Amino acid sequence: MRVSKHQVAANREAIVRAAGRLFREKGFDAVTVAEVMRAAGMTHGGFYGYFKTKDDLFAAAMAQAMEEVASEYASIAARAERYLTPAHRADMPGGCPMAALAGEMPRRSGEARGVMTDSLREQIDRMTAAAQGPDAAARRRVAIGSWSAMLGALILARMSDDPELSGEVLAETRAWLADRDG
Amino acid sequence: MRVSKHQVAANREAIVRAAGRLFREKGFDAVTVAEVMRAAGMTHGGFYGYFKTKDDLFAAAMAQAMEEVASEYASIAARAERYLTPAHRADMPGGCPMAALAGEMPRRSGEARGVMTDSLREQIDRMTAAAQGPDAAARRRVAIGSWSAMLGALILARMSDDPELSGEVLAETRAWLADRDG
DNA sequence: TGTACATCAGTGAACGCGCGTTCACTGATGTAC
DNA sequence: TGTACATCAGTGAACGCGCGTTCACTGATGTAC
Repeated sequence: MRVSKHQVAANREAIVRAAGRLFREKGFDAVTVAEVMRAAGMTHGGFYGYFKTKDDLFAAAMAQAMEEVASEYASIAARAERYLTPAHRADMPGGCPMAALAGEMPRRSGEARGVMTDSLREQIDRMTAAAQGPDAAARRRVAIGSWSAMLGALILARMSDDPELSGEVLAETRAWLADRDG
Repeated sequence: MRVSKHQVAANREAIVRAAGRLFREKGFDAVTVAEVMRAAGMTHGGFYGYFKTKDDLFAAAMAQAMEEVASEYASIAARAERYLTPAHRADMPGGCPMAALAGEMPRRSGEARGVMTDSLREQIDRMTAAAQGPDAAARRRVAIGSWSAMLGALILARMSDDPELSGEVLAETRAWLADRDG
């Protein structure tokens, strides 16, 4: 049955949002088109009216998800304070898409990888603006190193099946970054 | 046809090594049992004489691969000097298994995750020994932060489809760590 | 504003494919004498 | 040391399953008059 234009727009957004959460939670391969459509309240057949392929959906979902989690902060330490938390570690579906999926990108060619690369550029620019340092190059260096450390720490904390070690990685990286953000 | 005991041992090692390289290159889901066995010089049916499941193989391959890449170094800066290079970025199949697969671990329960957690503990201990700092706790903090930064930077450098940005992430994180390793 | 019809979003069965795993078989190895 | 037979590592066909994608159909929406 045909559906109103307003409903079409709402359905498209529901698909992209559901996909964004599922991909972050399970990775590209483990998510099925049928599962995404079910989560969006439809059946799988309708999918190809919205996207050409599952890869297409992935790119759209990554763009939406990166926008969704963008945030403001005044310093590197403040950013780390919110990024490196047990709450963020536990929230794969709603957390940072780059931490959840950067590892899959080298194996996914095309549009999604370009989306993530653009996001990385934006992250670095934003953190450079919040960084301390004698000149622009020094601030950019701090931003790149700090962002690498945050992303790496979150990935390692999620990888570890020992809660104590996992918590230590988050807390110590947070403290280490704060030490250097004087 | 039956095969000598020596050949059995050699075949097992060939399977584990081939799997270690393929998993690092393509991730768990994208590697097939048949592909691993072909790379090891056999047909797929024989696989289940060596391993109970594909997951079992994954755990064995991770343990072997982590051992294979373990190395000695005198300082954090020296470690970063060898870890954050274009050559390492290009060598997914032979490079650091944690950088290649940490992102998949939260979705893989069981043995492989335990293997990787043990490896993380070892990495931190080894880097703590090479770190500078007034006391043990400070050196451990440096080790955790530095290892997070190295792993994160390599993952981001591989994610980026812009060679210039990718190279900058490697070089600047390396320099940033060296700055702090005085 | 009301009616008649063309459009097209969503449904669900179906297709082709490749996967992990099983299994009957083969023939070289290892062992008992 | 040589022979006869039991063992078992590897083969390749087959199984069951779930995936991405296609397609004929349906019926509500949008439009022309």
